[in-house]
Amino acid sequence: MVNFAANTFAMNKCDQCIVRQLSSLKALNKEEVIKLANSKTTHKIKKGEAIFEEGEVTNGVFCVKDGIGKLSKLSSNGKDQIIKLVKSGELLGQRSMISNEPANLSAKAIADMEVCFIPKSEIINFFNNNNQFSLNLMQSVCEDLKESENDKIALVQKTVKQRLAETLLHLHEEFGENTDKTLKVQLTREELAGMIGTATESCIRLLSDFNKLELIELVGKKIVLKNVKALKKMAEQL
Amino acid sequence: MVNFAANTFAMNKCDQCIVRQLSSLKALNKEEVIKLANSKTTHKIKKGEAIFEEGEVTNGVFCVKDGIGKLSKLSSNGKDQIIKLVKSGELLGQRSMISNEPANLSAKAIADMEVCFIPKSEIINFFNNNNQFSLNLMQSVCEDLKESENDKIALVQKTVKQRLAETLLHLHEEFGENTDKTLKVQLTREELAGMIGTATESCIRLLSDFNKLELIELVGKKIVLKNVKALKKMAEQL
DNA sequence: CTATAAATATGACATTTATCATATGAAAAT
DNA sequence: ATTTTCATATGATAAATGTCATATTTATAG
Repeated sequence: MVNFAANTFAMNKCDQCIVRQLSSLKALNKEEVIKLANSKTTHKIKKGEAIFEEGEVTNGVFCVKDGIGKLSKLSSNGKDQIIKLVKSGELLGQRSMISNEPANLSAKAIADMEVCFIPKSEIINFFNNNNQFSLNLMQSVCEDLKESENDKIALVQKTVKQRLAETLLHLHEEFGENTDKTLKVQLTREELAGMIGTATESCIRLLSDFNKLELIELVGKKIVLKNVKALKKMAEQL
Repeated sequence: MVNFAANTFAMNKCDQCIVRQLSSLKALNKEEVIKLANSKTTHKIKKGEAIFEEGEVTNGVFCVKDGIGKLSKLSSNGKDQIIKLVKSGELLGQRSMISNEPANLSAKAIADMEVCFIPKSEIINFFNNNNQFSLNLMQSVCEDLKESENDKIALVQKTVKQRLAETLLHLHEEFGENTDKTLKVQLTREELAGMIGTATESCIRLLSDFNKLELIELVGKKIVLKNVKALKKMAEQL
């Protein structure tokens, strides 16, 4: 009885979690969710702190319950190249877990985060016994791959200006805006530069230009998109 | 008896195939290899011809038995950005098959190719019934993802000169050289430019520079790496 | 074999972007 | 409150790269 109650409680906890609703984990059945709830651990990560660093062996995946994180890699010249931003509902560290390799990227919090850690053994177990789960997981990696390939093309074929416009639109679409219309993800100019792959000064300069052209408005360090249509046009053509 | 003989023959054909030895297909058991051999179709693709074009629904995967292919995407400005080269032993079209999406990239032969087509139904069947196969497939997509992410970083953080040096080394390492020491993959300058993401003229100019510096030698349209050490140095630092 | 087209090569120049210097404003530390 | 530090901002300049023009060579078609 005590066990039953505990399990029910645990199950509900994971069952209602946003990650369970949005990620590959949606394929898990009740029994599996209970196992999950019993094996997971929850962690709070403060803004700026790392969930894991590149080169670390993670031995499991992280579910993002709340907050925003960045996946990035440090280059030889000391710059931090952001590969991807993650928000609540997403899984982290799947790739290196499956490849049996240390993390290729670092994961750090951009806004305070709450994440759950699921040990590798659980995931492998689900993977082997639940075809829908393995298919979902596979599809999510495939989605990442497609996005990465498209990013690669954009990096090569678009100018810094176009990439900045594109990235601002993307941030707006994916993370939304605050009540004062400013973008919800608050990146420093340096981080934004790291995302589009340019020098911090170039990024700042272009933001100034966009501001003068009234495409965006700079409210202190925050950014408001004022003319989405024109930004889209800028992101597309020259 | 007739059936048995036919199956044995078919199994052997796929069983000894290089793709079977190198790709996710190595996890298949005898019975599965027989099924595979009976459902696959073999195709010859001439240099320059397409295996599939971006936007097409492929409904299966292609095994590269022989030859070299390129995965590329046409950009709005008409340039063909090469994402990846494939050689014998590799699978093609896994991503779009699993994502249930039309191909994101085009696959074309750079050297005459021989490929086998395996229908989606077979692959899904293997995926659902053979855990090792699904894990292998997953790992191969993960490997592609890691490579793509690293490429992304290189594109942003390295100069065109560095990327050219890196790409030449990579082509040498992955595809080897002919008896006259020239690189085995023979790309046009335009294709090479497409790989490193630069203008054709810039690529030609840098090849000339490398030639003058005796890092490489240009034998007509072919390329010989003369100073691998110096090329490596160039690819790394500035 | 010649004519035509395509790929390679190179110069001249324009544009984009990075780098360095320096200023200003905002946040953090003492 | 003041100093120190850090992010943002902007100008001046250099370096990298793209674009256009135009040979030259090589491949292809007739």
